Amino acid sequence: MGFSAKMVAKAIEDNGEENTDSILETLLTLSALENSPPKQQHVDTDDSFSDYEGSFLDDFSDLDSDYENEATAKPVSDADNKMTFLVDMGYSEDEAYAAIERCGVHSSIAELTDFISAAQISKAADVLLGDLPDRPKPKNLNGCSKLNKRRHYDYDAWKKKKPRCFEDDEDETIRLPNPMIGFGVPNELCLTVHRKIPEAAMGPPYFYYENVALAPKGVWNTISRFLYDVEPEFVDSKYFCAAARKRGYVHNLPIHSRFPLLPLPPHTVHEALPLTRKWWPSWDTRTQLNCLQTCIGSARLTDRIRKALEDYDGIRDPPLHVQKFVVEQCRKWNLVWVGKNKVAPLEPDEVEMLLGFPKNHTRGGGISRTDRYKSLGNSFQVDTVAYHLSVLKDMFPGGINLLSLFSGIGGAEVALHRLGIPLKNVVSVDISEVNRNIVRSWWEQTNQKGTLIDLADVQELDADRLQYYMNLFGGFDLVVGGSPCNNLTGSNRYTRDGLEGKESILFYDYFRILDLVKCIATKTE
DNA sequence: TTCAGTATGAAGGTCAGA
DNA sequence: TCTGACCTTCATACTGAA
Repeated sequence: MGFSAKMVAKAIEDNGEENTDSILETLLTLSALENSPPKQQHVDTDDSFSDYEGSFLDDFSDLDSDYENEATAKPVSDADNKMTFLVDMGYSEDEAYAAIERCGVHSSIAELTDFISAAQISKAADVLLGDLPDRPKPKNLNGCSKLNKRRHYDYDAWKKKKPRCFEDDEDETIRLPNPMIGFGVPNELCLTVHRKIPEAAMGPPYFYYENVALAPKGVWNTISRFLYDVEPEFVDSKYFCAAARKRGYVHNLPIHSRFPLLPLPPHTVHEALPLTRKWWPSWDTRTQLNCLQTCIGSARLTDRIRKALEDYDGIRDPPLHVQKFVVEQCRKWNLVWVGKNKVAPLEPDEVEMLLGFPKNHTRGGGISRTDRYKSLGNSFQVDTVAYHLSVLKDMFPGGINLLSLFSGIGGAEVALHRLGIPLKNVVSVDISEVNRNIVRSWWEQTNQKGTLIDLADVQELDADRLQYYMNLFGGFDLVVGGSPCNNLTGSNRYTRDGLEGKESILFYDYFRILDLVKCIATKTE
């Protein structure tokens, strides 16, 4: 492919012989740099590349001594370097500037290019939907609607705002609140919250995005920036049920006049699982469970715990080191006491109950026990989501048109149904056939009067298809989605790669689709 | 080949004490 | 304010039985 021997040697040294993908990526990047015009090459060689945290540029910041020498001669900012690099990749200066402004100067090149791609896709839809003549167009881009100010916030806002001069945004990292009660939860004292939603975020449609709160650093900054600078609301579902579930929600819903689902679910393990009370030792001080995940504790583990306790049967309490071991494992795997010296993982129907789903919601129809745990572990906590969505009840007394992305086992649908909000038309998208079957089955069992359309892949939802559904239904009132967290959650020991991870990168499809819906809605106003 | 069961840390937060 | 101990986490890869 025309790479120099030095370049190949450097790439192998940096990535190892086995990692062919990384080697190829490094070679392509190096090649792009080498083929840059002289002016840009000069800028690119600045050693401030080494400051690109998370950027693949790190890998070759010390590539060539010439680069290092030049670095001292001409100090250039990170932002300038990234601008130049993006321009070298073929993007316009406007696009590069907007991406850096919106994503932050410390965003990786991958994040910046994702942003630009998403914006380009959204602009392409404009072309399909009809261009309007009187709006200044960013260089190298096709038409952008002047009418559609909100939709093009990402490109327009940076022109209006006072330039931030690419200041260091390290201090702007979103912090998780303590207590994690968002803009308020039932029965918890909370100062009156006022929030101003950015103009670009205002509906229609309303949107509601969810993901794990404890994501790698910077992820929520990126999510918030893409979703029109709306401040995330971090809520732990332990304020709604007997199990913790720390999640971030970005939405443009009103936050006053919320109300909880009734009856209120039990808040402690003993209330939720009364049969465990009899066997629960005093030295296990848990009153609530940790996050309900996709895997459960093994039979071998519960057997080890039983044997460890049986060794001290004649004694009132086991020694402290045994207590510590047992409680540690119980916390880790959410084990509950089901007999003398006997702990066990939760049954799937118990998980359904804790998450606010109807009993047997995930049972039957060829679904294995393992799949039930997986689907449930990936779902919403219905009471929490319903509390946020409750403000829609008075707004849509005649029913709601819902676009549900990454809908899983239908947490949003169940929440709206339990709130008594009729589901007029629902387009539900989920890659898992198992999950689609669960939602379809629930839809039929609950005698829904509306229309359910289920799709497999969010990437199939293009402008044409969205336009078709919106014409058919008269638009969507609400766009809900919790994109995959696989690459964000701390439970993932192997591929916790952040928003650029194989699955979690689908967040950008949520943004793309939401932006398209806003665009089409504005056009048809 | 499929599928259920099992073993496998690290990142990033909280919190008490100096 | 800093430090260090402690706690929690929408999971993935491997193994063996069917």
